[in-house]
Amino acid sequence: MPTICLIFGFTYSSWPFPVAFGYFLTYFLLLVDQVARLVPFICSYEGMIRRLSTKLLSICVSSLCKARNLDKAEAVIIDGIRLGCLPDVVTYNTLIDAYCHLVGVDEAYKILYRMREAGVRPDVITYNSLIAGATRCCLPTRSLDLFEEMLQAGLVPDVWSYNTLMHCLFKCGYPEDAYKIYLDMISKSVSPSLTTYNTLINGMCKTGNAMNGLRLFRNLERLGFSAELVTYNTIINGLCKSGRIGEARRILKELGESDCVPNEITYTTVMKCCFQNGRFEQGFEIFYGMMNKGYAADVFAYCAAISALIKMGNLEDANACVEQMLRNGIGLDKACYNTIIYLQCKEGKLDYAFQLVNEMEEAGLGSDQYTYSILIDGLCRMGYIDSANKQLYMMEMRGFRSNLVAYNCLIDGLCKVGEVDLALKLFHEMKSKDDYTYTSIVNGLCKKSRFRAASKLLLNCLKEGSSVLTSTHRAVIAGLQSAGFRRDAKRLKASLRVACLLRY
DNA sequence: ATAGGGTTAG
Repeated sequence: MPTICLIFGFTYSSWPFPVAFGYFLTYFLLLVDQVARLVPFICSYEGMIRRLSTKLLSICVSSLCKARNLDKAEAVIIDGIRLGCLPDVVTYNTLIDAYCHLVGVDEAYKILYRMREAGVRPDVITYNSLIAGATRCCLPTRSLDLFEEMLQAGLVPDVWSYNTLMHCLFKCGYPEDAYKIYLDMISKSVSPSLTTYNTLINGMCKTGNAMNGLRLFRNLERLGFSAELVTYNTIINGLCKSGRIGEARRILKELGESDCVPNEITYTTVMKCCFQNGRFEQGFEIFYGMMNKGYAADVFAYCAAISALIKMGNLEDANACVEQMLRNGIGLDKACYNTIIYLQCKEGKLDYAFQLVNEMEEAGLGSDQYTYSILIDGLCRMGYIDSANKQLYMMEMRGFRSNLVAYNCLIDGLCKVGEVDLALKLFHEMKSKDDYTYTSIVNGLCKKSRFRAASKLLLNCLKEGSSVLTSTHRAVIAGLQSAGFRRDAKRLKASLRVACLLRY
């Protein structure tokens, strides 16, 4: 705090004392939760320059936003206007950004109207925050509209605007459009930054073009940049996720030889890569090695370790790991809650799982599609199909529409309790299907000795470019043979062989 | 104000 006061005093060196004093007072009042008193105080201070009161108003709004008290932040702005302490674009940008982070882009956009009413014109930062908000919710059309609106308002997008828009398009699965934004940026003579290239590398890797990501990484020097830690972490993760472990290992070695020092993100990335490839022991070596080197395991690292232990079936150690994490004072976030809920479901402690869901929502972390899928799977495993159905309905009500995983869990659950017809009904309602869907339904039909129906679905599956486990292939063929449909069995066998040839 | 790591199913 004294440092902040000093910096503040230095910045406004003509008014060091009143500014530092006012700043200190702001914080004092915030600390004793007397925020409402603040605005009249500022405004009654007759001699105080207008800029100072605006600055203090912004600080006040920023503190309230950090405390997630957005209603009060808005009320303070309104009070300020009434009392002659006027907000500026920074005040509104702070509020808009907080709305984007905590509520959503729609609510944030409404602030824009109130901002204009107050006579404050939005700037590039205002729109950049809104585009980032749309990106967080994966709303590509919204981002593009906001970008367009910014141009219409006569504002000139900067490198941040382009980077954010590109990120949005990649994240929502439109790499081609993201490339176009990059080209647009170049044609408008906006100089790309390293973040631009980090975003491009990440986007390429995540949209199935890891090799181009690697090529871009290799071209950085020629573009006038040198890779920094974020770049290394990005490309290592991208290569791991797309199965190019050898390349990833090479870059990791280069990182070791560079001036960059790996951080917890690097460790977590490599650890996760090991888990993904079934090398659990090696993954845990990295996990403990990281802690021995003095890095604190954070919520990401614990989350990866716990879910790996669950996958290994080692629920005892998973629980111990959860306890260790809580003992270390790690704050739980959404993904971490989901992991612990998953653990409870695996242990069959559904009551406790639902208790955790409540706890999570009370903490202001809404459940997401992962939460619902985990619960649906847990309920199905315990045979509570009706409750699982109810959760699926609730999930749809909450707007998580096409969640393949949740549907697949329910289909599998229905098949396991012998309700194949209900499973088929759900199956036909589904817009998209994948390998898991077909495997469950085909297995379910086999279990009911409906081999010809199973065979038909299996052929449909191949037609749509999906495939099922080889054990399922065998089950259908063996079933057809034992039921006397030898010709069907033969034909299916041939079709499967051709499908294999076409695929590889 | 933008970029990097963690969570679900056969």
